[in-house]
Amino acid sequence: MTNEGTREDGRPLTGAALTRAKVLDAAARLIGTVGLVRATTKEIAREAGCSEAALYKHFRDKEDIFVRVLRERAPRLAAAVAELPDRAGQGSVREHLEAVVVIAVPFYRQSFPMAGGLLASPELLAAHRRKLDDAGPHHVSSHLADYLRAEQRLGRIAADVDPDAAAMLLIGACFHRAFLEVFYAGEAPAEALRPADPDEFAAATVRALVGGIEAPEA
Amino acid sequence: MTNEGTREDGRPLTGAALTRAKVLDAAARLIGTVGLVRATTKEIAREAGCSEAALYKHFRDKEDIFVRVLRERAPRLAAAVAELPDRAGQGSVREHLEAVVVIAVPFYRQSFPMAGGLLASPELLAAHRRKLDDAGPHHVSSHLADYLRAEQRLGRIAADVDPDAAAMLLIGACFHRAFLEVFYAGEAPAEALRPADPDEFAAATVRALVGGIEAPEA
DNA sequence: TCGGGGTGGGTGAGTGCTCACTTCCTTCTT
DNA sequence: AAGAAGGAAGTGAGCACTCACCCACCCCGA
Repeated sequence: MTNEGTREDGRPLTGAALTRAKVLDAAARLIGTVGLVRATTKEIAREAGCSEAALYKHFRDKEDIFVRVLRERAPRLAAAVAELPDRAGQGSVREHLEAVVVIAVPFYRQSFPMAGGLLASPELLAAHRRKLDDAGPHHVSSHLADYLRAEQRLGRIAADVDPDAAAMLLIGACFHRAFLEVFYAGEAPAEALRPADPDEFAAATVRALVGGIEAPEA
Repeated sequence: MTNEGTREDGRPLTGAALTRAKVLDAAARLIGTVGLVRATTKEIAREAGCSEAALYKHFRDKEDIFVRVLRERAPRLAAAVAELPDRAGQGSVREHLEAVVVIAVPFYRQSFPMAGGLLASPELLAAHRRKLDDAGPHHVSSHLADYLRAEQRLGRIAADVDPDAAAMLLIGACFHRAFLEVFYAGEAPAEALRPADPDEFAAATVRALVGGIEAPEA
């Protein structure tokens, strides 16, 4: 996740780019540990090893820092799901859905502390929403629904299912699972996160979605 | 939701009990409109028609106010779901599940702004978690899983489904739906909340869960 | 080869503001 | 009369953000 000090190609960052990266890493780290409300400009500067004033050489304001963290440090869930429709017909449906779960849960887990801050403040929320353009949170389930529709055309899933509803079930489960993981932050009662293993959770969730719960006709 | 000015039995509140109720109603209203971060002591007092100082005659601190709001003003989702296992075998499974969706979505919608504030601050979260005892958020899906297990014993749902996973799918969908409603706060693109009608959403979601998505064997 | 001005990245020390909460006094109610 | 309920006017702390200034480095004419 952190790429402090090195570029994608491995060359070390220098000067401005380096401190910019340090600030983003520091902010991301603080949000994950002490939370958004304690991620103050003073703390970010301390963690990044620079002065508060330096933050403002690289970012317009504090909100700008958080927006960049979200955009440049978050796993690209929406992009990953958007690619799925092209893969319809290849591999197995279960496989693809499990892959979605495995990516989605950590993504939401990381996003919750920041999104939480937005939910507590409608004006911040509205400002952020405008900048999101076509990356809004509903695109995850709607891209997944597109994928399900594609598989449906290929006859690999039942013709009478509602792709939107099915997508909502799966994404919702990931979303809620991530919430529980954040909420119980390592102090979860054993029964709260079942199964505990991420891969098993993915498998069990997809199995339940695929199979449905209806009793077989007698 | 608001019970400003009257008791459950209809007798008017007076004196201390009245202002106490006014404060709770004011806080709940503000959280829903301007959000948690703008729900300051000053604003709560203004909205309640009293002074800031008066707040502290009735509540230990600001957090105490929010805890009371959560406890005394929120729909009792956990309680409603906990009663479900006793109804196993009566009515139809679909009916019960749709009822859960219809209660759960508004409950989560109302809780998000407050929960959001908690997610942004691990220490507040930990404090709140301790006070929750046996009302933690995972109890909703685990009670629902208990209900599904009961129906399973009665043969009204398939024997091979994982009740925990199925419960997580349904509750997760409600949770995510509520999040989207809060996130888009009336400015949702049409495709974000589909179907728009709550009852149709409940029906579609339950149908998808019950039926599964597997293609019938050729 | 040198000097010097421009520039980008950096800082220490504030600024004004808002917040939760308190003090102290007055006014009701019984 | 006395205690509970309420209010005006603070208080100190913490916040995002700014200001005036510094210094290392680079380019460039002489």
